[in-house]
Amino acid sequence: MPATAPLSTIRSEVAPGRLADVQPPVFHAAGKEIYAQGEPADRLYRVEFGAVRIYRLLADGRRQISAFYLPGEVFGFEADGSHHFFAEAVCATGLRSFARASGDEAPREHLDMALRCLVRAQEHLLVVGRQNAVERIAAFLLDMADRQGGLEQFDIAMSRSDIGDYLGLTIETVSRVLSRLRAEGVIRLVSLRTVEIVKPRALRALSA
Amino acid sequence: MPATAPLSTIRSEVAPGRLADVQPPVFHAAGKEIYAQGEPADRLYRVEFGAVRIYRLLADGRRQISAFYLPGEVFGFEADGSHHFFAEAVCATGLRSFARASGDEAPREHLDMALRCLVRAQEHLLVVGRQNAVERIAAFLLDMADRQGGLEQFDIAMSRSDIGDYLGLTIETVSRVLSRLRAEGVIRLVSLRTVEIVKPRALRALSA
DNA sequence: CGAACGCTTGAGCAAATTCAAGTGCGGTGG
DNA sequence: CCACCGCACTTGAATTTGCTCAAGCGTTCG
Repeated sequence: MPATAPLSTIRSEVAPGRLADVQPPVFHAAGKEIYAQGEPADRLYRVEFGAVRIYRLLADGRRQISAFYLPGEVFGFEADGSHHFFAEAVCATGLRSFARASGDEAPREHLDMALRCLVRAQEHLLVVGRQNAVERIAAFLLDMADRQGGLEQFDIAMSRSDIGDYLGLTIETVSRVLSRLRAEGVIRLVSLRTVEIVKPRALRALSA
Repeated sequence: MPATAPLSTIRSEVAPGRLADVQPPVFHAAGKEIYAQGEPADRLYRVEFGAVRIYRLLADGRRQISAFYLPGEVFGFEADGSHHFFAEAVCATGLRSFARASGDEAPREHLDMALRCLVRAQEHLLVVGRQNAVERIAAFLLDMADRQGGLEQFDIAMSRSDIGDYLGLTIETVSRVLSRLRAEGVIRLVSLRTVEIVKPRALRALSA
């Protein structure tokens, strides 16, 4: 019976290759909206530096971040020509946008990127739907480390609140779990937003 | 500020139109595997009748169903040429398969279906990550009703266990919430697997 | 220097899970 | 045709996990 494949196998990085109508990079300050739910969706965005959050809100303000996008990754996929989600810069972020395919045929590259997003979203569903707080945080840390080159020490651009809204937890629970992992010597918090994975093996064991 | 758009706006139905290499329908008995995680993915499937569940397992057996597919809907999208999930027939099910696009260009239709799947998955993430048990069940019932033609009375092909694994709840919680909705006169359980929405308005109010 | 903000920590609480009986329906066989 | 069996579902009680509320800390910035 199946083990969960590492998220690393589905990186959504892409070479900007044969994508049409590429624009020069645009800078977005931390917290700035990139697009809003309901707006027409006609472009894709490639992260040059920084980070982006894609999210949705409930009427009472609850927020679910469905994905973060890091340098090299492409986002902006939406169905029916309009955005179903919000996109914001998590921190100072540079984006390069390019035209979505239109017409009867789409470049295979677009489809592949969309499919990788889909796999990622569905795998995240497993984390949020069936894993406890420690498992969620462990999976998050491993994913972030992996997507930033697999180094043991790395920065996380996002706040505890962003992490909570991504994992379906409160900021207090995020904080408590990080403290506990630190107390157990699994990770080291070099600074608030810099993590060192001291015991990758232990973390991996916790993540499932 | 944004309200959550109804799931109905992103049906993934499709006319089999210009899709290549369409095969005659294949029958799958309840519980039968359609494909497994790790298998090569080269075909798409259109549900003719019945229902399909797409899921993933954790090592200890916890299961997350990421989607159900109902008649008229298409599934089988996977990245990198292999399946990252399992697909099983929920009940007696007829499927028609056809070839995935290959080569440099993909039919727009494929991209659109994949994108609608993506939006659906991300919206489901909001339900699982940020809504309580009552809200999840209400959203599920409304979604099922909507996808079966919007009638007030409809069958659900799936067991309580399937529903729980889809919504990130235990079967006991699913059962309790359904009982409570029945006690409040919001729904009527015509039989175990047949639901009548008596107060659609109330149910909609509960779903967010 | 003080205010603001993001984060941490603690205590009590509530929602959902776990564990444990029951109930009822559908199917099988006497 | 009815009785029985099995399985899915329901219901209850106790427990646990994560949330809420509240206070305190530390860094940054005006």
